[in-house]
Amino acid sequence: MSHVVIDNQHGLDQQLAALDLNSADGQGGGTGRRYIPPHLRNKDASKNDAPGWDGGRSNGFVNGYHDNRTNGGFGGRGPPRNDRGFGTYENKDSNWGGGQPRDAAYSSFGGRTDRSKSAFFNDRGAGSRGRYERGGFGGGGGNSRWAEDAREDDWSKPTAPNERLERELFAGSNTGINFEKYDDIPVEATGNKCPPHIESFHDVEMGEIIMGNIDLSRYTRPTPVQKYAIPIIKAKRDLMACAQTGSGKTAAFLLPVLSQIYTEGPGDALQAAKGGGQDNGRYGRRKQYPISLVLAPTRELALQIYDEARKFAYRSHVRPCVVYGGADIGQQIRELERGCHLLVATPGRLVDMMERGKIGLEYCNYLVLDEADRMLDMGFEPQIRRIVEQDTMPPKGIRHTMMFSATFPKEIQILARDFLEDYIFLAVGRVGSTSENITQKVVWVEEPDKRSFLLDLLNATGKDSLTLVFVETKKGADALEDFLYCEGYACTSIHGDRSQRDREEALHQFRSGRSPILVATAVAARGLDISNVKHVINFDLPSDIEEYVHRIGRTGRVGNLGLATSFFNDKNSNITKDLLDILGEAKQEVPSWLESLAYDHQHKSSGRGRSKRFSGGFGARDYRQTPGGAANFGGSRGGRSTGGHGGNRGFGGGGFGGNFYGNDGYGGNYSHSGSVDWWGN
DNA sequence: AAAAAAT
Repeated sequence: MSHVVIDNQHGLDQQLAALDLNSADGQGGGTGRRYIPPHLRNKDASKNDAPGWDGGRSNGFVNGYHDNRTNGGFGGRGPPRNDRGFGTYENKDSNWGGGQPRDAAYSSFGGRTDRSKSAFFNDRGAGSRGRYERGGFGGGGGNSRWAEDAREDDWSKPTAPNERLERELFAGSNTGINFEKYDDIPVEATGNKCPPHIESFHDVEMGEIIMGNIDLSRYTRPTPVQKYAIPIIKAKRDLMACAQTGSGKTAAFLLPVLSQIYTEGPGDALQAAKGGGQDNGRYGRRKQYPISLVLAPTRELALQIYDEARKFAYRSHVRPCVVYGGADIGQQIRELERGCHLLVATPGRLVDMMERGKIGLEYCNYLVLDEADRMLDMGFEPQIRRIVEQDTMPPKGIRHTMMFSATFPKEIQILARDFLEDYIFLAVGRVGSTSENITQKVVWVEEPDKRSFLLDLLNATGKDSLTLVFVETKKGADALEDFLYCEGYACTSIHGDRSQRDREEALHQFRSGRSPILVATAVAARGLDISNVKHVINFDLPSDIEEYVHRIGRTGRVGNLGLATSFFNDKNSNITKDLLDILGEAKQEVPSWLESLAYDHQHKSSGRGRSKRFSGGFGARDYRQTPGGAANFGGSRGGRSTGGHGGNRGFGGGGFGGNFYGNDGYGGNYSHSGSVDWWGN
């Protein structure tokens, strides 16, 4: 984090080059900084004149950070990044992902440099069938299928390769997590006749297409959640999995679901889609009948799942689509009309599509609810029930349903009871906090000092590092972005008041390193997989520890080291104890002031935070205090015996013995968060 | 005293 001098030398050239560009577009490379509204920014990505080198801040910030003020420059974030020192990986081939940094870790990954070929595709498709087909792999990764359906009914055979598409799909961000680090994440499976877990992708038959794409994705071995979920889904069992994003759960359901679609073919959905006498919707256009539906809470997450789906649908007959709000619906409809077998959607837009007669769920045999708890938190339950229960979707027991959720509160238990049939329950240990990849720091910073502190942190951060700064409010995000921008940092922001286009652009700018600082609200906390985030800064701490865990989980991914710094002051007393627990679990250094604060907080009679929580039901935080209950399940990993009970396990019909809470390995992670409402709404 | 999501 402090290799500065030489890099800066290099950065300076780029800075100068960037300044030229700057003056060309009239935005001024000098000291005069004109205000440019957020949506017009980062077109040039190079506001690096005198970035915060004022040297005037000396807050005595130590805490393990180097005071590298000379590294103030986020110099030259111009597009072609070839200044990254990423180990053996050299971004020589510009086709490989527009400056997407590759982690050095890749090179240790079996030394596979020829990434564009898969041992699993023998490519006879191209040879024996000729090249007549699928000349135009559409942008959606799909095939122009309609002409070939008649003769192409074997969905288990790979279609012809397409080098350009292959590069596009597999060169970009890496979401594969294949690291031994994750092996000690505990997984517990419960339910009737649970299929045994696998240790390798080869332990279960997923077919040539899937194996080829696993190979192209450079997944070497399954993550813990994949080891368990894949055989369960392959065995056509319904699944309720408590797992955080970052555990590899997207692939955990996409791989087996797609594999089965390839094996079984389109079935009746094909005829329906061709309009075989079916209702074609009130607009008369071709209605689509997806075989699989994935629901996700946020637009960005939906997009991300879609991108994964495109990878695993490569060289198959399956055409993935995505629909979400905030984007042009006409274009989404046109995409749908080109064929849609796997649909990723946010609930509102999907309902809209259904009401327009664009989507029929009659043949939807696979239903996935991702981040189910979050969807309920966001008030999507009516839409979800509308989609699943009040339309044409096959009933439970016929369709195959998988639910994923970070927590397992009562509302989710009820949803599971209503949507799932004889399901397997999977509890996967928390990734973020148990990961010792992430160094967690908590520093006391008074509100007015936060900005200056932030600049110190940014200045101490390597210039190739991506830094994600979380704030609590949308207004706060705008204000902080403006501030950083005026201080000369290349930054952008993402929050719910920005247009969808801007959100996606911001994410892109950040991912690509053009804007190495992203100021974000909770919208970016969960699910987003941005590789190479080196530093997460909680400029404002959240009031909810789950949110904290999600946020810091944005760094330290794919086996990299990450740093999470949180600004703490009086306003954050509500999170004191939980934060302390998390730090303890992850074997992090705990500041003594935090410890004594937690002690004070707990021993204050009728502490207000506590009573509030109790009024909200059993909270995640309360599992140690709540009385009575079922026995713990499994062993306590950390050896700490809490003996607590999270309560609210009363989901009907499940009857799994044991308690998923109050166990160190699961640290109350699955317990009912009680929808504690700090805002009094 | 909040964020997110269909228009």
